[in-house]
Amino acid sequence: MTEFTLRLLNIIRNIPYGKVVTYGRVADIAGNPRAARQVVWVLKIYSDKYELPWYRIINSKGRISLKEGQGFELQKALLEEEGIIVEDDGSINLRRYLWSGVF
DNA sequence: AACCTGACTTCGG
DNA sequence: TCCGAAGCCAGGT
Repeated sequence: MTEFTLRLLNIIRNIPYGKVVTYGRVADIAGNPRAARQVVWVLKIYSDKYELPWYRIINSKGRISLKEGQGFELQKALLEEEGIIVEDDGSINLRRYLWSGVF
């Protein structure tokens, strides 16, 4: 895999418990703010293999992107287990839970 | 090399 | 606030 993809993996692995971050932000930290779709690809391919905290990543609107019946419920539950308040429509208060990317 | 895919993002209307 | 279009990435075929 590419250097960039490797950076994405490391960043994803470091998202703190109880925090969320957007796809675009992850890509941004890795060096390319326009590679949000690559983040999605990485999650699809490596979530299981590397036990990535995939559920801590949401879209730029501050909402869960997965659709009902296709992971939405699971992601919502996992986030709530970490103390994050998730509205019924999947929206999350970014001002409160967004991870800046700074360790 | 062309074309497709995916849990995206931004911009306009 | 809700679409639709266009732009973008790397990998797989």
